[in-house]
Amino acid sequence: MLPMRPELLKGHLDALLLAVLEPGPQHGYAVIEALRTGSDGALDLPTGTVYPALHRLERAGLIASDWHTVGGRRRRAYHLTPAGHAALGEQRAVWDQFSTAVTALLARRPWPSTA
Amino acid sequence: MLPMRPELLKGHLDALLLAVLEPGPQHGYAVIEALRTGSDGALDLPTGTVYPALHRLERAGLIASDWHTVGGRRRRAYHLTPAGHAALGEQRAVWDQFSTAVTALLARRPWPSTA
DNA sequence: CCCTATAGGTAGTATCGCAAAGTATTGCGA
DNA sequence: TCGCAATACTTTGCGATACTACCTATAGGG
Repeated sequence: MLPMRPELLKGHLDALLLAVLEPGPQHGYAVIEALRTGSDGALDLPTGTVYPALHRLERAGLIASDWHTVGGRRRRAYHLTPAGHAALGEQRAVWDQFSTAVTALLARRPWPSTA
Repeated sequence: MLPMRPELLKGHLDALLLAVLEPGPQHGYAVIEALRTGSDGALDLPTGTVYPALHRLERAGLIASDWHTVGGRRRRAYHLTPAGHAALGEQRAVWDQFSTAVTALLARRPWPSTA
């Protein structure tokens, strides 16, 4: 599996984080694992990417957090706010449109096909 | 059609430009139109995005250009180099992997589905 | 004569994912 | 018991790059 160029994520990370949190509250570390396993290993994001992104989403009011202590370890569990649910819906639509457009353009092959 | 957030393109623009140039030489302005029409209007990129990107690709040796004059207007026609063809192949693979991963993660719905 | 479309260009800004480093705790193995 | 891995969170600073805004120039239609 080729290492994915970093910049590819730009602008799509928020949608992924919201999607991971949609089924229920998760703490940061678990989010990272969910992204890795849910993408078959393709998205193995460093903590320096995910934690600041979660802070950003919280500042934006799309997620909220509560501190817990489990087995002596402090955990911060994030969950979607109503605004976050709404944003996720929009982001899915945006992704559909974007990925459809890119896929269509990349699929264009030299042979004139139907011409 | 919602205006697409700028950062979404990050890292994917090069692949799109290479794909547009694959069938044959195009000048910058035509590339912009190809992106717009080929994406059903979803990708309407400003010249300040496309021209510098083309310069970048040329510096990187993935495309090359020749100047022409057509009807009194100076045009710079770009075409893929062998390295550009190879890069396009890799970029398509990267896009497939990336879009598959993102689509899978965004498709996850709360309902347990097969559980 | 101006305005639009065509065709190209640059400078500066802002965003944001990442690398790197740090703090703590638990628990395992040597 | 000492050290190390895994768990869990945080922050600073950097680099890459798409965009805004602006500029030049020609052809052609109103």
